[in-house]
Amino acid sequence: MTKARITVIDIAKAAGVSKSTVSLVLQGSSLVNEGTRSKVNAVMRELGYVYNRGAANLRQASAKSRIIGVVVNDLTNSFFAELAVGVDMVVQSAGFVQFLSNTSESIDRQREVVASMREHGISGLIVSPARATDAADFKPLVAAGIPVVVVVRNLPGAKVSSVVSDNQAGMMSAVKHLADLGHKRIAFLGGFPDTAVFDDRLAGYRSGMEAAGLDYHQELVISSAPSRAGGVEAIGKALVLADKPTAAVCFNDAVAFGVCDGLRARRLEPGSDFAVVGFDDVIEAQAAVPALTTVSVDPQGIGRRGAQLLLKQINAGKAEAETVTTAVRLVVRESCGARKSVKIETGL
Amino acid sequence: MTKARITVIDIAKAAGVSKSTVSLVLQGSSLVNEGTRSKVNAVMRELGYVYNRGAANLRQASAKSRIIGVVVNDLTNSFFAELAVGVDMVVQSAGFVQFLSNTSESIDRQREVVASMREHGISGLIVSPARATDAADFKPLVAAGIPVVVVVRNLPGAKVSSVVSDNQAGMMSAVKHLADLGHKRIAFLGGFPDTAVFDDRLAGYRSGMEAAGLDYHQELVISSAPSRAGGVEAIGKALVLADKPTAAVCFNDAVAFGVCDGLRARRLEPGSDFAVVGFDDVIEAQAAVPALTTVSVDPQGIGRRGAQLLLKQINAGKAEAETVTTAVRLVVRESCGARKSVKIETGL
DNA sequence: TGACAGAATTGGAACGTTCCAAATATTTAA
DNA sequence: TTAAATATTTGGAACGTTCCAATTCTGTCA
Repeated sequence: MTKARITVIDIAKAAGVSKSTVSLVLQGSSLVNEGTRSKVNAVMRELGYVYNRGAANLRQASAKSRIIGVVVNDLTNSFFAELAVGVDMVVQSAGFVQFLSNTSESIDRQREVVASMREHGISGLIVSPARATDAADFKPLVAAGIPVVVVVRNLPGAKVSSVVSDNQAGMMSAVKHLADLGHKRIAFLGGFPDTAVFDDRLAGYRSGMEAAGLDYHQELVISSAPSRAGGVEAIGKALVLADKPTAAVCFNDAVAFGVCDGLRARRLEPGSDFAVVGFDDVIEAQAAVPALTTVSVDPQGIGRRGAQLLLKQINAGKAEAETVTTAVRLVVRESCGARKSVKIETGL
Repeated sequence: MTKARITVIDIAKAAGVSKSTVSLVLQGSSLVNEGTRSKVNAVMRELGYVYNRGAANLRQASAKSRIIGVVVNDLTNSFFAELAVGVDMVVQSAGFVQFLSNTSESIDRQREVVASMREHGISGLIVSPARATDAADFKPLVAAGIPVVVVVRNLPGAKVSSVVSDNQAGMMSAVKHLADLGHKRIAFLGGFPDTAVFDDRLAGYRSGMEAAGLDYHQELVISSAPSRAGGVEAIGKALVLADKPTAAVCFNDAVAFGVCDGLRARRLEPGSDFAVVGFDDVIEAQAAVPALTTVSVDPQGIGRRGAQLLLKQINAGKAEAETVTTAVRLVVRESCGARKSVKIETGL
């Protein structure tokens, strides 16, 4: 319909002021007279003016673009969807807008999207790095003064801020719970040993065993893909051991589901015949049968926390690398054998 | 570290050419000599040049910003997360980047984020509109030549393109399936009557009943919130009818789960005592007990389709409003009583 | 009345790119 | 060898904003 774009010059002309004044109004400056301000605003509304942030960014520092980039490795996983929602909440109410991209664990894709975001002048970046991401990958960003916050998986060696859940404490409480139920041989199943998260959770497992006065046996730690299939595989290996475990803490919920599948395939009922504890508390954990006992990590909270941290750094202008670990809590359901009642949860 | 930003002028200087030439290289123009091109590229790499899209957009039409906006009403719902992933896939491989925002069904928030996206110069918008969105809300966008594609929920009256699933056919097949199993009194439960999706699904229900030679009874259509709680409420009303239904098609899976809850609370087992069919095939549908028979809609496909349609319009420069409905298929599981075997699904 | 302070406004020069028309280099054809 | 044709390169003028320094208005006070 309307041919040309309406610019601040058009507004200035129509309102009978200079473009500088219009700009001042746009920025909410206190220098401009109240009467002028309202007239300009009226004209803007009337003409349907839309602010051109691109042009503004050209003059201002990129810190003012009010775009923050978010890259996650798997948005189909509700864990990350929740995380993105958390980020969106705080980012949105601070008047920022988020670029959201999905890497599907592809490190190349990650590089691409980060480069693309940079071209668009993001003010900051929140990233859950794809596996095997090089700590140096974000060097150029921080060198250019763009704050980076790593979430969920930390990147040892990179001097960027991070928000991770307390993997160690979570695993410890899971082990303690199983030990309290009388289990002596508790396995640690699933996960790739080349990730920081794995290390943390494993460390928690070891401390938990020690705290409970149980021996640590190398053969009870069985790594595998952190997926449902990986869980099936891991429990398979665990059950051919000479001295079989009677319970397992799993790298994450997906593995735990796989472990349950594997148990059933061998006519063992998860919960009564073998105790299983997951990690993450994904949305399906509650509805599964048996409902999964797991360590709840509140991804939305991580997202919010990460966004807050990032905004703080953007506003501060300088980015001190800072690490925050968010609390987790064990949610006892049925798969550990502690409760057998099936209660119907209604409502949302 | 590096003080100033590297611009095409710096590159030009260092490569001994003019900025115009550098610009040509940037755009991959065939006008520039091969030798020059590679030298310029080398210098760019060496100096760590990053393209400033904002500046470029200032000169070019906004259609070239290569940003597409995506707004969904509930990203926590895996349905929409999948949808976003579908969009991201095609958008990313076309060299675009996506703004993703969540409205939580708030119409104000939706207005805000759309305005914000517009200020950032998006080339197009994909939106799953919040409930009660006014068809006129996107008028300014299309007037400004920005293509808009509405997904999942259509917006009757708005002259924009849309990608919706074939709600009517899906509901028809659900009803047919129940009728084939011998059910005569089939209820339609849940959903708000003020939405286009509700109308479509209800229409499908009526046609399905008619096609099966069954009478349509007003009292068997019970609307409620499209949530689990709404499902509990709806089945409650259905079971106090003088002539009770023996089966129900539900507005969506959430309602269906609620219906199952409500049945159990009355000591009725979904599947054997009362047949329940959902709609959407959310991720939990498969893992639930009993596994939910439902109409599968492939949200990722809708996302992909919507993105393709949008890109087509962006490239064409002109946006013909076009409606595409994507196929759905009935997935028979256990909640309809057709199968009773519990099979263990392993792997992914 | 004039001088002065403060409030409000304003014209240009940036910002980093693309585009245009024009200039220059290189080939080809005669 | 030169004109014409083709291939390559190039200065400026945009684009829509913000910022700076400077200007014009208001009063106020002596």
